[in-house]
Amino acid sequence: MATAAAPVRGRGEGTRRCILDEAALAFARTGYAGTSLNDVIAATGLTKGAFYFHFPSKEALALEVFSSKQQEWAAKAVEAAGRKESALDKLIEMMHATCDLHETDPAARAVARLCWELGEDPELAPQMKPFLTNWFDILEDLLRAAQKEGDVRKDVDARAVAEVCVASFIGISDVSHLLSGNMDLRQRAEQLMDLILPTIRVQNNRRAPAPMT
Amino acid sequence: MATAAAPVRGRGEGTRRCILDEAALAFARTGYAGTSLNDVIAATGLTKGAFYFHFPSKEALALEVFSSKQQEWAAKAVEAAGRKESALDKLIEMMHATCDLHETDPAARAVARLCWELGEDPELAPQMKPFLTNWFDILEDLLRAAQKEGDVRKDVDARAVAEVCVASFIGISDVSHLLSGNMDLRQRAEQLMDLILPTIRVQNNRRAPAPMT
DNA sequence: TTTGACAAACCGACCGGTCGGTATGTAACT
DNA sequence: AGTTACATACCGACCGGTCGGTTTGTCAAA
Repeated sequence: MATAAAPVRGRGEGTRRCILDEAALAFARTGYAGTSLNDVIAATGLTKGAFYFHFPSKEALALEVFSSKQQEWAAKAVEAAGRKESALDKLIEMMHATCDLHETDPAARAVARLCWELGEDPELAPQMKPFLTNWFDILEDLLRAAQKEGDVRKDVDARAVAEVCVASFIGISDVSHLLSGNMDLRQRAEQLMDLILPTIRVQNNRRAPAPMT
Repeated sequence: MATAAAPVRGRGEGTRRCILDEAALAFARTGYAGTSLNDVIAATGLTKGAFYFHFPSKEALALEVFSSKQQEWAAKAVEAAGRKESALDKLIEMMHATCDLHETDPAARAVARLCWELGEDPELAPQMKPFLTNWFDILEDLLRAAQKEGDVRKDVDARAVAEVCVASFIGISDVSHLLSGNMDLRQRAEQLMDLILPTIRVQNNRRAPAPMT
């Protein structure tokens, strides 16, 4: 399926991206069910015929918005990680980059919204779950590396911490969006880290808290 | 609002609740925009005329589902808190009760979904935000009390911790729903607490902390 | 005890509009 | 000439919502 990655050096590739961008914005704002194709099409200034030339269905459009925005997000995170040396710093920098992304690009929210909404469909769920599990894996690897580097306590469950961090950040992002339009996302994210980091970090002066699991 | 507090005599009160229950389930499953009134009505076995006798619009229905489920949730939490003595234990118990609620009642998810979806509407947002801020207030009060009781360190920002806890739990609940249908909600919630509690708890207790059930 | 008036509760056909999707036409580039 | 990249016109299904009418329960007057 999926016309994705069509190598055709079509000249309509710009149009395609335009549709994708407008759709991402619309999905981010009103969700999948709440977004009408007509609105998306009108926003692009095109017509229905043009749309259905590039995408076979609304669902396919959503799926491609989802994966392309997801990639965009991951790319930004990886790039941010490259700016730091230690694994723990990489993790924190990735979180900051994600905050930047969500503050900058209102369409970034489309990923999460589509994930929840399409994930309700048993047939689409398998395609949504990797969005979470990939982040789990990335953070888990980073945490394990940080353990080897001596920044994170050896007795913490890297997988569990990774999953909690990802899930918590998503919740914080939702809350921040509703209450302030993502204005205070960074602050909330740092408050989260302030609560979690002391528990997992090896600290010279502070007492070691109870081990988990 | 209007017909809300109808006099007890109405024999159609059962019907009303039936509609409310089915609607809550539908909204929880497919969201506001994704739920058609026809589906809700069909699920109740009634007809459109009956529905519009009890509710003036789809929006009004959603609003009432939202507030009634929210109250239900809060009631369960307060009741759970009553089972414990210390403020910190109350907080933890409330979280457990919330986990129970979400594992037991698939319609509980309607609160959060409607909150995000209706909160997008600037006119409805003011009615959605209290769902979050009320929880913030409750946890903040509990944390301040726990500080006075000597269970929580005096130098933690009660408000910030309260907000992070609420937001994180919501995220965890979403993740758990997608990945396991809320099967692992308790576990994830406890992993979250295991990460946060050590940071805020006073550590002079020689006793093993963590009296989690 | 019956009856008749009235309202609460419910039915289901129907409305205009919008939905996602399709069929066909056509101008431009290769 | 043939493919690409659109526009135009149109479809049936379904949306939220309305409306005239029917049933059912309540209660007071006869």
